[in-house]
Amino acid sequence: MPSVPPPANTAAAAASLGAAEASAGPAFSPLYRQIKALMTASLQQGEWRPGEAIPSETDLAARFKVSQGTVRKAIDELAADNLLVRRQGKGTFVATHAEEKVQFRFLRLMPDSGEPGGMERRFIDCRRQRPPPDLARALHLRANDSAVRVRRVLSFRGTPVVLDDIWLPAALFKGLTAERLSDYQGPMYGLFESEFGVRMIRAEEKICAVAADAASAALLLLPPGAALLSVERLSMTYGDKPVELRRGLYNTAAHHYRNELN
Amino acid sequence: MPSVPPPANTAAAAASLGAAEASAGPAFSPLYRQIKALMTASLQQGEWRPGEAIPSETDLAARFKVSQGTVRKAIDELAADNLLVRRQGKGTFVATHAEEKVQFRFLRLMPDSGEPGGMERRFIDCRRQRPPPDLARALHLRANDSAVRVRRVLSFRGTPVVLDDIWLPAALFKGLTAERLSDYQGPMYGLFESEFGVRMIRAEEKICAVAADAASAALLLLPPGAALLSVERLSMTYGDKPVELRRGLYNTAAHHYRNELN
DNA sequence: ACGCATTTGTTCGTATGTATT
DNA sequence: TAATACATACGAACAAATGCG
Repeated sequence: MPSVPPPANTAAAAASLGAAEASAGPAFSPLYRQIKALMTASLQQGEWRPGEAIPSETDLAARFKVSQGTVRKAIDELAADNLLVRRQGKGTFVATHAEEKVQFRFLRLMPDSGEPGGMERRFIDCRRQRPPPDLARALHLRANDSAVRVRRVLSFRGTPVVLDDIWLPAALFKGLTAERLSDYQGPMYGLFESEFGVRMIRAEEKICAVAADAASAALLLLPPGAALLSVERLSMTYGDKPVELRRGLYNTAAHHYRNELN
Repeated sequence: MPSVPPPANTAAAAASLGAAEASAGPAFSPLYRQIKALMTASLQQGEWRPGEAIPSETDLAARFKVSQGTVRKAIDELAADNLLVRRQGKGTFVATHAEEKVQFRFLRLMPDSGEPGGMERRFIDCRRQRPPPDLARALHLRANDSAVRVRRVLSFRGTPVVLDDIWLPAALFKGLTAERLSDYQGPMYGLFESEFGVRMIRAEEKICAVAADAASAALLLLPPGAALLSVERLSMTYGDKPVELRRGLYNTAAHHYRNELN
């Protein structure tokens, strides 16, 4: 009978690490979740950049002094959170908004018939501006912080469909100009990610039906009072820190907002 | 050197089961996914009923002749799909729409301020009716199949907010009456599940902004032409079979449709 | 074209921890 | 307290996909 190998040693490590439960903390965190937190920190600090491959599971296991299976479970959750993308035989990669597939995650407006297809962008303006109090609060800005306001129209085959009014903390987006926005090909979040190091992780949307005011109606080539979809989006980066507040007005005459309930 | 124990035997089982790849099938399915399919069948056939506990992981492993870890991975995915709910120390249970927490999954309308709170229901009518061609097609109904049409108003503190127009395949909902709907306390999907054995698994929604027509405006106590949110929902049961088409008109003056983008 | 190394994916087994009854 | 069930953690082996020489 082969001598049974001694029991795993890492239970002790889990206990000691998990023992940061003294005060009113989250009590206890399993080892794989602690590894997940360490890896999230590496992502946040830019040790692993969008699009790049992270170290292999074996390497990470050695680095963190845990088994490969524990690293695997941490990566599983990060992949479920859309922070990482696994590719069999190639490695695990940091998710990026520059990819084709990822765009549908934040782009929910679909034509009633036909393929999603890209829309033409036209930037109306992009300027530094003091945000109204409610916006400042939503973005966790302090009294004197200013914001960058971007307004744009998206058109589908020549017809304007979306009017976006986007507010960003100026401190994070220094040097953002209409020209830079126009020059960049690809999704805006790709630009934010590569040029400003701000990665959108998650967002919450509040959707209402509203009547178009005169200004919006003019930009969307609609009669004033037309029914529009109002989509207010608060986007968060690592640590659930809000970094974008966007108010979109959608003409849903030939498009709809698509949602999946699971 | 201890003699290494022989390799696991179940790889062979996986290969033989997975060998159902002869024709143009999905080629290959890992063992845990085959187990998942078997378990889904047990759910669909009613062997395990909503709210009940399924057998323990150990029992299932014995039943399917696989390791406990493989069963666990199958359950993990079924739990991620919201078909099962795990409860440590108690067991794994079949998800049910009768539970408190589950309701928020299909109920996305929130008051702009205050708690979600329940709304009062009033059923306008419930009758057997021939569906228009487009509805029939969406519900996969044949030429002569009829449908049950339910219309209702949901009110929040006395103010009507939602006007629902719901179409169901008559064959699946024999004996559904306005009285039965009124008598049942709790969510409608709970009634469908317990009384008709139809469990909603997943849904797709298309959201638009529309102007209220005269009839809808009257029921929602609004002026004609008011902007309303139109939410068209197609709900699916096991096997992605469509079993409900619902058109809702929401007054978003004091409410909004909430969505999370992950 | 073939094989090899690397990396993730699957499966098993075992031991131990935590929660519930 | 004991029994049961899910949760965590380790290790080992093989499969499948990829890329390189």
